[in-house]
Amino acid sequence: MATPKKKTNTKKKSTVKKTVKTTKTKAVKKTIAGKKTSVTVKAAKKAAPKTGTSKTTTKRASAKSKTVSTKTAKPVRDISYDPKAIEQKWQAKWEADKLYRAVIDYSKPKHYALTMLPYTSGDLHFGHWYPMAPSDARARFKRMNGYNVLFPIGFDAFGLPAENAAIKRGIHPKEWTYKNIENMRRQLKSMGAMFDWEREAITADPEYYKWTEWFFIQLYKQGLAYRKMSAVDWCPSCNTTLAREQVVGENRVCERCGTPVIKKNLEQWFFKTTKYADELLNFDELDWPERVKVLQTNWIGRSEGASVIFRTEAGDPIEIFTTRPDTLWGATFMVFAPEHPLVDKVTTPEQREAVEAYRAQVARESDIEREAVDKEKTGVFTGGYAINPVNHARIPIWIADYVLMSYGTGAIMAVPAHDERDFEFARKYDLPIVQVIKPEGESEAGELKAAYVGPGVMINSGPFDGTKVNAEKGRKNPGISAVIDWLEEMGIGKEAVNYRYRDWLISRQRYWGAPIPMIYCEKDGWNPVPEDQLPVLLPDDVEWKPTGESPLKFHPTWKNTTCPVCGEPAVRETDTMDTFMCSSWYHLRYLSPHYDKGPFDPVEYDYWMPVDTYTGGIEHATMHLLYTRFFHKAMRDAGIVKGNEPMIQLRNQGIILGEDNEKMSKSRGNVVAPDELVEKYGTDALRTYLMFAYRWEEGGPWNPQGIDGTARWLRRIWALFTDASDSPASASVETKRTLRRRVHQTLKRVTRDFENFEFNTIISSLMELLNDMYKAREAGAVGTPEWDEATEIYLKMLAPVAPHIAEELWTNQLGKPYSIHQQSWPQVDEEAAREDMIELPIQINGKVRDRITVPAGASEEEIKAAALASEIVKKYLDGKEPKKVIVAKGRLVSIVV
RNA sequence: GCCGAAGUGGCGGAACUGGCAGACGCGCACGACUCAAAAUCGUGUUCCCUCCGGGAAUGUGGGUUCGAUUCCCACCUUCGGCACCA
Repeated sequence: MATPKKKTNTKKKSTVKKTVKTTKTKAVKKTIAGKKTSVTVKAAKKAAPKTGTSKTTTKRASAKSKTVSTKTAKPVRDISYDPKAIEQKWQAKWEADKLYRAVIDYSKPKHYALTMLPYTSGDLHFGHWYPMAPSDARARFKRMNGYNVLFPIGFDAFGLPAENAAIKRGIHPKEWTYKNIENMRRQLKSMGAMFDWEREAITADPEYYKWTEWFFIQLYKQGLAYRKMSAVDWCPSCNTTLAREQVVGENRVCERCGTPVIKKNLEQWFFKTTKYADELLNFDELDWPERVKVLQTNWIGRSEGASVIFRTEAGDPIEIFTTRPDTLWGATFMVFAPEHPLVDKVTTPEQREAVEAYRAQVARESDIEREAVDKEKTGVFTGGYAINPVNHARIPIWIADYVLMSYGTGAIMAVPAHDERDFEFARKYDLPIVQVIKPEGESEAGELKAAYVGPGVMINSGPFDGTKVNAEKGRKNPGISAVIDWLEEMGIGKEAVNYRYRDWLISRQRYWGAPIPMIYCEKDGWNPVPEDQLPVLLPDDVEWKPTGESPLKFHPTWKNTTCPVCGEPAVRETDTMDTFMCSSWYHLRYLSPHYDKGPFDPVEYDYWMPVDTYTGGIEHATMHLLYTRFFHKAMRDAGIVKGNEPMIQLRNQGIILGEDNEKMSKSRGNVVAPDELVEKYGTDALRTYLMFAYRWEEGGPWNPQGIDGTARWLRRIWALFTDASDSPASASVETKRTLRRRVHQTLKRVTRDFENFEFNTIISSLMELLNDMYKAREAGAVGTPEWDEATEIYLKMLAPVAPHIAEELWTNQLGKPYSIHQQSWPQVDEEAAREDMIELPIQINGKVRDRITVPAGASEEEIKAAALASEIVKKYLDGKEPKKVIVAKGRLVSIVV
């Protein structure tokens, strides 16, 4: 570049340029070039001199003078940056060189960076780029920091969409899936990520699902897989059962297709996730977002209380769970769920007809109707009575739809005085209400207007009258604790914990999934397929039912086999596993995707596990992220894996919405196709834009114009590095010092932000530094050692975010040794980063009135003296002594007048 | 109803120890270059006033403090999750 522009960016107030206006320090005025003297427009406007400095530098005048100088400057112009060519070239070379192959290296610390594997729906969209590209940048950062980084990728390939496509278009799910994988692989490669493709795993490959089946058998052997008849959620559109986690929203719809689910009584396979409920509530070893921990905690829904045995008049025990054993003396009736097994037995002949009618009515109601909170409670008296074990009161037994068979024991003691639902019910059916907790300090209460649920003193409670009860739950509440002790002593109840969490229903009545490797024999019942016969392969020759019913069930021969125990003819389970089972262990298959002596090579396991950083969407908080933790703990207890947790650090990105601020979907037509953007702007621009435009954990609506900003930035980088500058190495000492300071300050910030997943500020710091480097170049910094250091550090910081342009400029422009991605992350030179002069604002009565510039090491006294010497301060003081002067070192001076 | 997160210019966002609010970028306006456009470069861009200067402002109202986007209290709004959970 022939003529450096004689201009200063007057807009910026960044630390490189300090325009100081006090009389005392007026001379201290710096730009990165160290020799600019013009009063800048903004400064003139903002902090206009009070000291008689000429006001002739008006906006117009200064703008004009700049205009003149611009004419002599050649604008930065570049046409040679061709992202497409550069990106394709380097991607091919990196692949040929196996630059991202991750192999065990005991001389280095390992870092397992994992990003959630994509489902093989056909197209890689923004939902994939947004988590993956920044995760890749961070993995690259870790690698440059000396870690041996594993950043694998694979495909979640089983599941319904493939089967639906098969039904709709007559393509075999396998064909549809593997065609999609091919396309997605190409798209993923266009991202330029450091994926180690030799570790790719596909969950629908027999060499993969063989081990998914094997894991099922291990769970079975551990007693954690069982078959049970129960009322399960069924999606009529997907034609399959669903796990409770897969039923979402207040309309209780299928997580995948949005169809309201119905209940069906079916015998299905479950995993005993509840066995680990307590351990899953422990997040001590995890660096996970608070949000996710709260979601999982609420999902598991632990409540502490007591289990108490009531009895029917015939002596049958009725177990109930209560969080308020302190209110046992106020139980004036009992309520059973209509499906409760004792209903038949306690119902009297006179009430039988009413009870049967009510049960029939409830059975007709959908779950949504039945569980609507605002619905008025209904119920029917059974005619039977129970005995309250604490006071031997004879209380009526009702059935009502507000008691659910699926929670607790399906029976409750009703304490209308201290439970809102029971109160409402008692009022409606005119049942007695007995108050047993009185708010402290109040006299004996009159008639209750509403249930009292606060703390107080126990009354009408026999031996416990006068006992104080606070608002705490469980044993933490001394009143409740005393009652529990007494219940245990009397042998009528005990401390108990109840969970909202349910066992994981894993049976799916579908074809495209890993077969459940179980065999049923009339004589020997259910037994696992012998492990040496795995995998149970899916048959290819199947016929699709338009109804969506599993073709496995109708296959003429597939299910026929022999019993592994007696050798007689037997049948296979025709259900397949929930695909969440496949994804519960994919991070283990990446370790050795072709290993055939087990699900993973233990040598690889010992080196790489656990996953150090896991990135993906928060929508999996109570599904995949909970399943995989359960899976790991169960396999730990089976002696197959080690440690308590599979993924130590978790970070969730937000969601990119469409331009219309709605979720991207084909039907809305607001889907942004990454392929087109890569074509138009290049991968580097797209990657950096995704990092720059949002707080990564928040996401937000897509702004089609925003990407121009990062594309422009990359072009400006290109221009700075490729324009031959003929300016001599003429920079002043101050310019060079300032350049180094800015480089090392930026490095410090960028390093910190990478560690913290704060990608947007990484890019903005790099943009700022580029602006400073342009100024330094104008001031003749090119050719100096400081400039060379700046360019080298700049490209190294750029390498993780924009790997292609960084490589091109590094290798071909600077002529440094290939590859930049194998270089070490630069070290911060703290001395260089240190400011030697700092500008301090002076506040008078809380408002900034002036600024002074002092040496960074100035003492409090010196700063105070300098501040009080300011003309402006003197004006405000008006000859008086300041009431108070506060010097916040390195921050500001605050004067109270 | 319960649990959680978030409210900052026209927009995305920054301010990481309680210390200069609005960095960086988008958009927009004006100017340069161009036959023209694009690209590029430059300047400006929170709001208000009497435009010299000053005032107000980080969802709202209070509080602590020399000083609050940051801490405390109350409330409002938006988003996410759970929801008759005994």
